[in-house]
Amino acid sequence: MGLTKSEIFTDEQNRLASLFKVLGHPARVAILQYIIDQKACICNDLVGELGLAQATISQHLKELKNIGIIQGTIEGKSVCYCIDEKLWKQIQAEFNVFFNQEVKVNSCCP
Amino acid sequence: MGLTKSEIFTDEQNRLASLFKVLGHPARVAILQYIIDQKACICNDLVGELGLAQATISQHLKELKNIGIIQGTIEGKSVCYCIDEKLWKQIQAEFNVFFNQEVKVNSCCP
DNA sequence: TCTTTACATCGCAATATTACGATAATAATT
DNA sequence: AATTATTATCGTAATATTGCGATGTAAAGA
Repeated sequence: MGLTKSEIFTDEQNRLASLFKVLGHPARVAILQYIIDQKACICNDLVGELGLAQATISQHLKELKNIGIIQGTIEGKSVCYCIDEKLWKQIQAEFNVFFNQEVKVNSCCP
Repeated sequence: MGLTKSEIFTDEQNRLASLFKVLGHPARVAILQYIIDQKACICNDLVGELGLAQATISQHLKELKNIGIIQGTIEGKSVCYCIDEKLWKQIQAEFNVFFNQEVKVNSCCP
């Protein structure tokens, strides 16, 4: 136990959940917000802005990079992170496919 | 450690992350999908449909109820669960406020 | 070359999550 | 009243996540 039983769900369900999951941490929401506000940033900016250690920020950045919502470009000794607009919109679209389903409610629910 | 440092983030960031987090599990995505398809369901339906134990389903239902996206109505010896349309739309709206921010990209990112 | 800066990764401790069996509570059925 | 059906909750084991110090790497600057 403690292990999510991914095998019993569809690829779509697992995919959607994994996207939601990455966004399900306030530090990662804050990082995205900061990158949007500043257009771009480096890891150290975030260490100063949020109150988390460099190793922690780096780990969160990695998870965001994994789903493609941000990208990092090496610039000398630092790495410039910014939003991947295409993925940003695609992920929003995936969420909206889910949320735009027509919800009909049974009589049992007032 | 292992403890999210909520104090250092804004209420909005914590709120948004907590919503994402609840949807960040395939069982909960599957449960919502099933309720939408069937209009309503009882806990036992889900136990049969997904391959998870009754206690596990009940726990997931509780988390979904906590954010208000579903509601449960007692009907004799069972509980009828269905989507709370209002909350469903409100949560989608909250996500879209986040995603509809204008994303501008710096020159460092190709 | 030596130092500094920026970052990623490793290893670990603390905490959280997931899943389930067992049990309790409540309502319907016999 | 006894049984059955449905659900919630408790306790617990297995695993995952979060956060950080320490360490390694690579580029820039002295």
